[in-house]
Amino acid sequence: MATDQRLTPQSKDFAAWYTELVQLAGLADYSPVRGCMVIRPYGYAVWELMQAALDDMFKSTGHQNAYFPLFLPQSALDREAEHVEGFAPQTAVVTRAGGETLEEPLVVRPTSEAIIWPVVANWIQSYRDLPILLNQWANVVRWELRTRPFLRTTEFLWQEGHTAHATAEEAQEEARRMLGVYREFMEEWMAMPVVTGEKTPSERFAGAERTFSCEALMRDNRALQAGTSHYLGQNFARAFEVQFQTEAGRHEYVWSTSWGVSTRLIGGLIMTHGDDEGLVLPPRLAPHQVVIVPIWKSEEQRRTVLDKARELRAALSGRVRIHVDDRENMTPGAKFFEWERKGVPLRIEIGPRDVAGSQVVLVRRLKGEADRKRPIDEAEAVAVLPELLTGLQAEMRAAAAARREENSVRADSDFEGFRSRMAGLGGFVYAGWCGREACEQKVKDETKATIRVIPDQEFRSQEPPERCLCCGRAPAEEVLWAKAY
RNA sequence: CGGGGCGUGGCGCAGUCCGGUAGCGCACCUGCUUUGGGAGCAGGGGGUCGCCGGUUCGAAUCCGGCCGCCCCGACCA
Repeated sequence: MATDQRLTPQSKDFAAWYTELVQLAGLADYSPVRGCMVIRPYGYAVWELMQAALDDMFKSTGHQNAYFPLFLPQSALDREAEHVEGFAPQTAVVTRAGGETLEEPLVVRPTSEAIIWPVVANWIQSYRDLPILLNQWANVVRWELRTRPFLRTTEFLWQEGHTAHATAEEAQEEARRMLGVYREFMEEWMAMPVVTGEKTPSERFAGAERTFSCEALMRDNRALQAGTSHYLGQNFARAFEVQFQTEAGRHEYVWSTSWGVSTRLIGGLIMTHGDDEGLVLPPRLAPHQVVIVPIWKSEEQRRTVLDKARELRAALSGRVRIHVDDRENMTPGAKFFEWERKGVPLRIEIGPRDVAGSQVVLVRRLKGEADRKRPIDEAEAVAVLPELLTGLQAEMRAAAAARREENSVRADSDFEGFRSRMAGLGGFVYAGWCGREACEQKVKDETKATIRVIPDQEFRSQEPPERCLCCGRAPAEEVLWAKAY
């Protein structure tokens, strides 16, 4: 519905801008349950587009969807020591059901390893049954102290991939492959560039041997962990007795992986591209890529203009997601503002003058071009619209990448410089790290910045850093520091 | 759990200091006029003032207790 409420500018209060935008763009709403949000139809439409794209990618890498229960027996969760320890503080537990106290409490899944592996163990006898490549789309619950729509909620939607392999090498490759899939999705679909790499031991998933991550930089210069992929080694296989017989006839535990992205991606999308007018959606994830706003005065004009609008929609449907906003009793101006707030990439205005001249007025949502609004021949519009959208997608991606680079520093900078940067501007800082947890912790305590990732080769500096940012010793690694969500 | 703020029609708020039976803007409904950047006029509907208790002839307002939400910190995708 139309509203004249203005957004707090990003520069004034980014957090306020974000929460207001989520509401005003109709993406989500608060709910009667603390920490749990309602995803509204427009927000859910974005999620469905994300799901469709990711699901295709999972299928084409050989994965199959399945569904495992919401409840985990407490005893199952308890079987992998680090895993329980990691999740215990965040679990919701059902102790009563059917009017009686349960003999064994049921944990609402914070992630599904503990119910998948005991079951899948029965599906695996020999190496011929491997690899097992599963994915599930599900909701999970992690009790959070502080929540924000999409970024951190008590219940959230995600996909979790779970795979089992006959060798460690193959499992590691799988974890890496899926990280690559995430990266491709984030860059190609979300137009959100990411730095990939490995997490330090302190930031690892509970129970994992190695955790890989995609890290994106938001417009307020804070990092967002957008997706993670874990090499679990044989930890879960041992805990849940997932064994197979090798070609040579021996029994071995499988090597497994898990990987996930969540509705948090929508938060990333908002904070990567949104501006003071509202949401800005990349065409590939826009529920409406083009909205036609008809303009009329008389009843006769209304008919002509609407006919033209529907004709145009018909000419483009199948190639472009296009919507005709034929609501009465709402002025064109109000519609312009509403669709801009909702981030629709392109708008077409059709009035009596346009119909007479066989033209339409084309307006792009993205700022930064002098002729943001221009008349275009009707037939030409039909021809060029799809490629215009492709162009916008590329433009958004390039702009986001440029912004990230402008806010990335590569320097063996001194700790004081780093401290003041993190207190002010923020952004990504590539610097040396000696590899000791004490240094990682000290920097975190003093600056709130954390090691987001040990970047993959392609992101590393040409000149490797010479000293640890914190203690000045010879660095073991170059790492990416930032304040994170 | 610590610090700060706030609970009054769907949303945003005023009224609270100084008690007298609830008001404004937006949204909503009806009608007419409008429509190329957030329409105008007229009429209309909608609120146990977060909850419980106390003081009082009388409480949104004063007192006591409780609950909830938001923001900032410690845990996390």
